[in-house]
Amino acid sequence: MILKSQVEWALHCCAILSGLPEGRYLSTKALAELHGLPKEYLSKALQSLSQAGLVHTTLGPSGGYRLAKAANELSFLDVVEAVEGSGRTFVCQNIRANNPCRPKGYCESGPCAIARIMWEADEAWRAALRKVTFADLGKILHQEISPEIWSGTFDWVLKRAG
Amino acid sequence: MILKSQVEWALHCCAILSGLPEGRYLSTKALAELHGLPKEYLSKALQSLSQAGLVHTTLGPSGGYRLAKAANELSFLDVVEAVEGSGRTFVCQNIRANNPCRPKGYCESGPCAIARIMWEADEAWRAALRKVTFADLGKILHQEISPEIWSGTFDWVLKRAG
DNA sequence: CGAATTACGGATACATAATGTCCCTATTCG
DNA sequence: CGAATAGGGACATTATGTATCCGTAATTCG
Repeated sequence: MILKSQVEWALHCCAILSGLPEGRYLSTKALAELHGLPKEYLSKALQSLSQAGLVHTTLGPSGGYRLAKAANELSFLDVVEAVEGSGRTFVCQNIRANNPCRPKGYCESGPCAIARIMWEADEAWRAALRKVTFADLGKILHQEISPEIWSGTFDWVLKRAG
Repeated sequence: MILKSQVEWALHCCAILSGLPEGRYLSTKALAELHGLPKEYLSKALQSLSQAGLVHTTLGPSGGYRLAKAANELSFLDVVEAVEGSGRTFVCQNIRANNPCRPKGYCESGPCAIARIMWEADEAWRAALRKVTFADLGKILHQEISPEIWSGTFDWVLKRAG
């Protein structure tokens, strides 16, 4: 059970977008170049973000993406679910119903206990991702990235931001 | 990102095995029949449990599986990891290293902040599964399964347990 | 002892999903 | 108008999950 690499890409892209000045946009091409990713395929991940309403887009030259809301209101969970979907990691196929000891037509009282426990773990995972925003990430990155790379990347991005 | 159905199977099988009297064994055939699963394929899941040391096996007629430790010492996480592996759900491909603004040969100070956050969520998921044992599950099931099905299944299993 | 039954592991086939590429369209900027 | 962009559909490739089959060694029972 491994998350798609598009999730990683989307997170890194949002990290960059969260540092973009108000009203500026950054293109797929620039984001792909910055991360060494295939432009066409990265585009699919960005489209997922767009469809989820997490980013705003413009067309034409100088077009691209920006966050649709403030960085402190965009959580990791938002991005992960936009790309990966919001389904559960555990799907209950209700195999208890195959128990030959059951009376025919027996009706379940509710979801399987095993599934409920697995879903609680899923929810713990979601809760952990929900509480971290891209404002939080920005602070962490600002602390641990060397100042030259930080400002160098910032300039690189600004030069390409429409 | 969805867990293998083998995880569900293994959990249900351990639930049954945890109700087995001391020293008795239950075969793949019986477990498959009880859950309506393909015997040959379920066998792979049970082998994973065996390799992880979670169950004990015997060969020959009247052979099969039993738990290798007490139900209150076997956690959901044990079973999930035995089948699904203990790797993280988020794999960091370190795409930050592709940043063209970096000096050549630049050496990372540590794992990517994004990866660390994702791994913390993974750990929250694991922690939730680690704290639930099959003794806990047994109590829950005993409360919510109708007495006829409970004892009917118990008899069915005992009749086939070697 | 011999036959039946079992766990175990390897080989193989198939379906589904992830990954990646290509091309066309509508829109927007200069 | 021409260039650059997001968006989306079609397709190829690869990896993974699902499932089946068969051979081997060990064990039980008659």
